[in-house]
Amino acid sequence: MTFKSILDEIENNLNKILSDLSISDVNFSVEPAKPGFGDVSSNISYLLAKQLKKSPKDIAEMLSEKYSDCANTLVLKSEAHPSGYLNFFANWEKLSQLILSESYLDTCGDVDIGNGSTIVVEHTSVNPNKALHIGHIRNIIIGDTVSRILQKANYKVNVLNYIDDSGLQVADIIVGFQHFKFNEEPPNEKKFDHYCGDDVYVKTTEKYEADPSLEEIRKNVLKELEDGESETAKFADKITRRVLAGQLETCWTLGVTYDCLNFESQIIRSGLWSEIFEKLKEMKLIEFEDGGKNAGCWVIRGEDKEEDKVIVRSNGTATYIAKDIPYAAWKLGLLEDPFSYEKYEKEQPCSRELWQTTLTKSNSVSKNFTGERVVTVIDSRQARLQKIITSLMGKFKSVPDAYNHLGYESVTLSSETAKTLGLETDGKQAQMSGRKGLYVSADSVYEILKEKTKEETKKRHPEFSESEIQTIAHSVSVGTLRYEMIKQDLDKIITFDLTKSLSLEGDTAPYIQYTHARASRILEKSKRTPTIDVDFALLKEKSELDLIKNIGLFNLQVRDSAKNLSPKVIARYCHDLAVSFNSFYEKSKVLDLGDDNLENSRLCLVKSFQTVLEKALGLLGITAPDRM
RNA sequence: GGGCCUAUAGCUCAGCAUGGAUAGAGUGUUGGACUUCUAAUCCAAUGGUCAAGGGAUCGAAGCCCUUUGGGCCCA
Repeated sequence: MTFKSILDEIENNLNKILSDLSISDVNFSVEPAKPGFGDVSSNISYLLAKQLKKSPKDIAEMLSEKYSDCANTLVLKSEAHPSGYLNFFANWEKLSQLILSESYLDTCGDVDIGNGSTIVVEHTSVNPNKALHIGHIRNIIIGDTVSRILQKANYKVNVLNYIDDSGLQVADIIVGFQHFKFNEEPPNEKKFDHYCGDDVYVKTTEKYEADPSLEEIRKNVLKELEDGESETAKFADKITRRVLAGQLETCWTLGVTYDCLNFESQIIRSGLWSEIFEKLKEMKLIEFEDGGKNAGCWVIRGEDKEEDKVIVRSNGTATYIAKDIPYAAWKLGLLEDPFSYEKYEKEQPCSRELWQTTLTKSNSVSKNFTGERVVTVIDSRQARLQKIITSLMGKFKSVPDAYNHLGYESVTLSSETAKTLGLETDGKQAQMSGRKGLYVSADSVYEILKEKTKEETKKRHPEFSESEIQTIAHSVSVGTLRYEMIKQDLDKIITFDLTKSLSLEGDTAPYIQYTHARASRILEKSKRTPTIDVDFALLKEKSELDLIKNIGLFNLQVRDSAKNLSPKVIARYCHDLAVSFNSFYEKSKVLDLGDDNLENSRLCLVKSFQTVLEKALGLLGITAPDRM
């Protein structure tokens, strides 16, 4: 147990006092105190004021007096603040020992929310017709970070990437290759995904605008794609898999890995739709429209004032939401699995096995990538659609909140960055557009960041080897990019500015990583192995206790983050931890103090910090360098 | 026409779920700290009608209602 121990102790004692007073059902808070108000605070007196007909201040004083009679191990004393708050001061010698010894364990920060159950996290899901851009990166990093956090919260996580290989966007590049005779090999060894997105896709869509009659060709290609046996579909399969390979390379560079790739084309051919269609009719979740503007269609009734949603058009074709329904049900394990699985042709980093769906049975095995719960990471522009899916799934599965849409706002380009791409916006931010070629690719941002961090590292450490600089630059650039994508709330638009994104100071990943390097350096120079067999009473400076407190909050932050599917919580925690370490670093020297006991105690603290920060950063997919 | 999100310091954002003390960071500007365990750092100063109005409450940045600005989705 960690800082939570003292919170629990106080809560138990307060409950005991309440029951002695024959008071029950008071939902009071017990939480880490704001600076200057002790270590733990409770609002209990405010909540009792009405019932006891006394002022919060009087109640706090009364409770504080009673509290001194309680059995205490971690609390030194309580104090009634004139405002009415009840504040507690910790017995730091004992609490430090508890927190620091816990932090040395592998299980540090673990919480049990998932109870070992399986959960599906689906993210990325980018059309395989282009390279990933900075907007996709937000999705990918949110998804990857949430997966890591859920795993820490004792879920068994299955990470899926849905490959939409049969939509309009894919049809467009196929038209480019087949009709406009784009070369299948990119010029100048350009990465294939970039070639398809920058050249084939953009130029093909430009031609649609010039010649609307091309719509017909596009429609035909789309139709041929749905028939798996057609030459067009086979060609498209070859092309999209090559684009996908390029996209995955980018993801892997950023430390993102998956368990399974699900191909839309196979979902369409699997027959899952007709199965779910029958079920929907049986359960009367969809209705056949006899008249009105949707005559002849199958629709889902809109709730309240919302419009009805057409599922099957009057000509018998399914709308695109019709693909999402069986897939969502499949993810929840509600349908018999029509897929077999084979290994993806390339190895993922970190030796995580990557599988892919297949409809051919030879050389394949059966697997289970479904979950009792599902988190689908898609930007909030699709909230309406996702709401329908969520509500439908709620009717299929009795578990509440089984299907979760994790939405987030989009990434736009600052007017300056848009300008460098040739778009004048009058100082306004600009929506990215793959179609118009208006985007900043993930690979280019990574490369630019890497060049910059290489330069910075060389400047500081001219003696480092090239490979060491490479490693550090990689770690810092990935960290920077990942941190920028999750440090703010999901419902805030990120305005991406290429110049500002290169900042490595202030509230950034390098700031946090730097504290880890500082800690590592102290440990290295000490030439000793820190132990937890030290005198904790020697750690009594404010900066030391603040640091210990923050270390002890790790599992509470993981719990908060996992419960709310909020990756930002861990990002902020890492930052807070780093700030308190820097403050400690400034005020308390560790080495060459001429006092072995004090040195050992502080080394123990430094080691504890280093371990916990590395774990916390790990949840963000950010590595912690020993030098930078 | 209907729906979703958003508004807090010059700028970018925490805090809001679960109301309570002195509304916090970063950045910017100004000044200070490297013969010291790494200055990608630290310290200080500066900076707020918490969009506006109303309501419930002993108490609102937070809850309820209305209005306005910005973004997005559906039709």
